[in-house]
Amino acid sequence: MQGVLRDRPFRRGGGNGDISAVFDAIDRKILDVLQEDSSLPIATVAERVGLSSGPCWRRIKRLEEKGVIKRRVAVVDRRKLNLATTVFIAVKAPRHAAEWSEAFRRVIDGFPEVVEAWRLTGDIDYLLKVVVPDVAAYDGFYQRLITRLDFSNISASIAMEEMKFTTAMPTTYME
Amino acid sequence: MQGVLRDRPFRRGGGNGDISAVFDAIDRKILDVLQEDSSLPIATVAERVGLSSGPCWRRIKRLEEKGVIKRRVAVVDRRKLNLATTVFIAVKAPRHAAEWSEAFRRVIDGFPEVVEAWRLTGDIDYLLKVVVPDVAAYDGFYQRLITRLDFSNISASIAMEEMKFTTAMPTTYME
DNA sequence: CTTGAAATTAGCGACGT
DNA sequence: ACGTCGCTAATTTCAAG
Repeated sequence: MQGVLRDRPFRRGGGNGDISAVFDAIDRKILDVLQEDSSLPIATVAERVGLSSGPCWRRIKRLEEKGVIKRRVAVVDRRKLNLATTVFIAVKAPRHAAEWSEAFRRVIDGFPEVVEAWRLTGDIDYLLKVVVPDVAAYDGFYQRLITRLDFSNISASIAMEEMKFTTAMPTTYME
Repeated sequence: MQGVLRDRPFRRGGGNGDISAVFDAIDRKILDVLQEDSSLPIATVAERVGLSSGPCWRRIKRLEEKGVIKRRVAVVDRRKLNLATTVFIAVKAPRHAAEWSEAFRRVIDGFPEVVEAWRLTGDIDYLLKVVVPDVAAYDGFYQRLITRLDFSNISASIAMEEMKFTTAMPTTYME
């Protein structure tokens, strides 16, 4: 007898290239907790998900082995690192050739200020997220960027306010 | 005598509302390591930055106390959580009133699919980053969103490829 | 799954340089 | 400031129910 709610398990895999594995509501809760704070001792995690340490530890290990948990990282305060300014950059490629795309990838990999880069559908080709101290530093970054590669168009939007930001992915769609 | 390179320290604070604090090249290196992998034992971190465990531990503690390190989190594999699709949504507000903005904030806080929300300069007012299983699920999200609030315009771009993604902020601008 | 306990390892603090 | 040493506390593994 135990008060833990249990709903039907979720089997991933088949068409998506994922290893077949079953995760239930407890696994989801573990992920919720660990995505908020991975420094908690296992006993605390276990308590929060309604388990004792042993099985909880085993589940966490399994989530790591299956690659569901990829890594543990420290999250820093951007402002304290002198990175108060976030800029989103819409990029249009001068030509749609694999050669340009690969060069682009190499260039952005070389810039630690570029924390994200996405290839998108629609009228813009790529979206970059860039962190810099201020607008002056952004201009410096921009100058260095256009020196290293040619672009058809670049338009920047400065972030005025971070209304929401989380590294935690929802676990609601596992089922 | 020890082989650790040492350059001049960096003092933050003054105009920016930050607590005055000095960080040097070793602190930066600690942050670089911990932003990549915070599960490393302190002895390993110490070795990588050219320090022994004691002082290294002290520096990490100080970085946490100063709020430079905000938290430790687990990073999960989006695809393994059935979140293969990332969508960027450009939002135009129907009116520029604090009341709408606050309602907007409350609404997006209630959606775990919205992992980021930024208020921007330029022709679009807000940019959302949303993670969902697929385009069908995005449409479901979209329907629920427009039920909860009125918008002047919403245009979505689906991410076709994640070219770069990192939670690690550059430490190069601390000095 | 549980509890409990043993072995190992990491975290932490005091003191000396 | 760093380094060493030793105590404390946590993690990890295993056994039995």
